[in-house]
Amino acid sequence: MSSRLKDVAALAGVSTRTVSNVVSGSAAVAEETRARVQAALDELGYRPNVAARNLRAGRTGLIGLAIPELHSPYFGELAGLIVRAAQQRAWTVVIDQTFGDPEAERRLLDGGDGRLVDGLIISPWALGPEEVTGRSRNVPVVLLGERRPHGLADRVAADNVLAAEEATTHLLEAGHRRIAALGPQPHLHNETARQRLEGYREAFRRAGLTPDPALEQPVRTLHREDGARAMAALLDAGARPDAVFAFTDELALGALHVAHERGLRVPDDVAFVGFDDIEDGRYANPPLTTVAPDKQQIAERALQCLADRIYSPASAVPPLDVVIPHRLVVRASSTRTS
Amino acid sequence: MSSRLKDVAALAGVSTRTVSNVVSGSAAVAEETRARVQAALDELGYRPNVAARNLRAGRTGLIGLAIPELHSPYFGELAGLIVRAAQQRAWTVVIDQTFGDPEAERRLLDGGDGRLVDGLIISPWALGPEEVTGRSRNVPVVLLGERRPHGLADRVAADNVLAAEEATTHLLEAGHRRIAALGPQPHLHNETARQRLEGYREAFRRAGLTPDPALEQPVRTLHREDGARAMAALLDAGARPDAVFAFTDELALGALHVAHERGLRVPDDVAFVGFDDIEDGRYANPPLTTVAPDKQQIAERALQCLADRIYSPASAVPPLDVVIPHRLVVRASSTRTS
DNA sequence: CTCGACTATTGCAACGTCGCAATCAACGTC
DNA sequence: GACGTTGATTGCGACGTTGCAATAGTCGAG
Repeated sequence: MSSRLKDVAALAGVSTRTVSNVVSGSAAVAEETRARVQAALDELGYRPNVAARNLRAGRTGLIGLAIPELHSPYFGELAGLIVRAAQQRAWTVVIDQTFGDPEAERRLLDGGDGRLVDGLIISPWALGPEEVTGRSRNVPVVLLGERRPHGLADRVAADNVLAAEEATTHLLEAGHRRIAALGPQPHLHNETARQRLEGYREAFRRAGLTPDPALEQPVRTLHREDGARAMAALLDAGARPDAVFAFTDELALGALHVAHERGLRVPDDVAFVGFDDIEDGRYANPPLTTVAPDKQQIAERALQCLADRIYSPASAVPPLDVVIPHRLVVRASSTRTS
Repeated sequence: MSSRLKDVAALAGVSTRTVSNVVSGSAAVAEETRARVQAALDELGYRPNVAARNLRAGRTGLIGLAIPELHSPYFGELAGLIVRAAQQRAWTVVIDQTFGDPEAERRLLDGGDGRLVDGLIISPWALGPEEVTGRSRNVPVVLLGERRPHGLADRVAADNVLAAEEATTHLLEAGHRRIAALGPQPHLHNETARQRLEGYREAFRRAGLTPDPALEQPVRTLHREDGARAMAALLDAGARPDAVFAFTDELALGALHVAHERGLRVPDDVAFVGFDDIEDGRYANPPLTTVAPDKQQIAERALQCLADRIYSPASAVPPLDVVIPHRLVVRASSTRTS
């Protein structure tokens, strides 16, 4: 079915070792021999057997990407960038979805399938920092979006507190005072949501104001559906927000949808700011103001960390804490038209 | 660093073969021995080496998923479903993005990395059917969205012609006559777009009408951006559509955006129908009418095909042509509010 | 008490590749 | 013409696992 070095060697009348040399180009091979071997390679359509190579080399050339879910736009976009960046480093990406299941996250951090991957990029949701970093691991790990600089693994994330503060300040400066914070997840160990809430409160504090706790609206998931639910709950409770800072664009879009349904004008009755800068937000009606973390850089820096850990000898280098730049992209959902 | 069967065997005082038996559960092992071995396994935190297993078994447990891009919602959602369905079959998915590059598609079909994957699911864009099927391959291949029942590989797709016809008929029945067809890609071998155009024309034919060729608006890519561009081009050219059938939801959302910008009321001035039923469409303002292929079934059937090819002995079974059901989901973008 | 049948365990070999060290041939130099 | 040097090629072994066949040990039936 498929040809091995042995078959090519037999056809070319040389040893397997010589064929291997031709394939890898590692040792000197006479021009005449090389040509003969190459012809045999082509004729048999030889492809090196990855499993055998991996066994020999102790590396697989695969890296794992563990994210909560692929279908949400933010993770979809991020995964796309990571796969592309990995390709440039001759790595192949295997994707795992954890769906925020703590068991799944644990399993992957513990080494999962046993040296299937040379490294792991994981965006933890359900596991608290202590548990994430407490696990001993066989492969280098890079954490996406985890909070505190801790002792055991590289971390790549935006400054969520600062970014959330900027987003909220933007709304405060536009004169909004009853700004809803849509997205806390007190039931999960979701550090990201916690930080964004912190930034929201910090913005009020700096402005010498105090946010109304009734305007903090928790959500179960980060999907549009829950954004819509949360917005409806806010309005039904008579909270009367004049602006909404949603912790993700998806939540914002769900909430925006409800605002439309209820006949509220955006941004005149309610202004909206989201977080993530997903493609949909750009084409929403009106386009969504959002905090844009540099996803391209997240992908590149995460892979850089992994490469350093995999290829450099001792792990003498202490874990890195890479802060990714972000910027506030102001669009029509938060700037009064009149 | 990492323990092997040999280490466990030494610790438990048995042969490597017995440890292997305990791990795989394939042969009978005395209870007392099993317990001792299990203790050793736990103590050393043994993980089987995948590369060695693969080499021995001739299988990798990996399947490849080759799609144009991960960041577009349709492929993101589909990839998520495929990854999840694969997980249930104990397969791991490696993802490749082709970005519609014919070279990349050729490389993958040719066997790519050499037996890295046990099977390949590919959604071809740039390659015409003849080239896709003409390539001899080492691994089973399932094509997503390719057109004609052909000789060489399984195929899983919706009936695009019929679906497009239904979508168009829906608009015709609502009284629209100047229905734009937004999405032909004459410059690519994109069979999908071709079929949807065919369905569009067929609907008119059945209604005894003739569509205005000026309302067929080609696009370069299938992203929102090009949907917006195409809509602007239509309006600027004075084509005056009273409805738009966009070949994908992304195109529809881009076009919808432009309609809003130009002050057109949706659906009263222009109605919209898309294709794919991506999550965004559900929360667009107004929500987008769309053709919903059963993505869950696409994922499952594709994996089923692959499983059959991989596990069944001879490939005596002729290539399957699996048609996936779809339904028209009518939302506010195509139903007059007054 | 012996023999056969069965269970538990083991050693050997091989999957395909590549690092290492050894071999072999060719050529120039003294 | 013998010798050292360089370059080309090769055989051996090991990476960690598991199928196969063989061995050692156990028990019940006749």
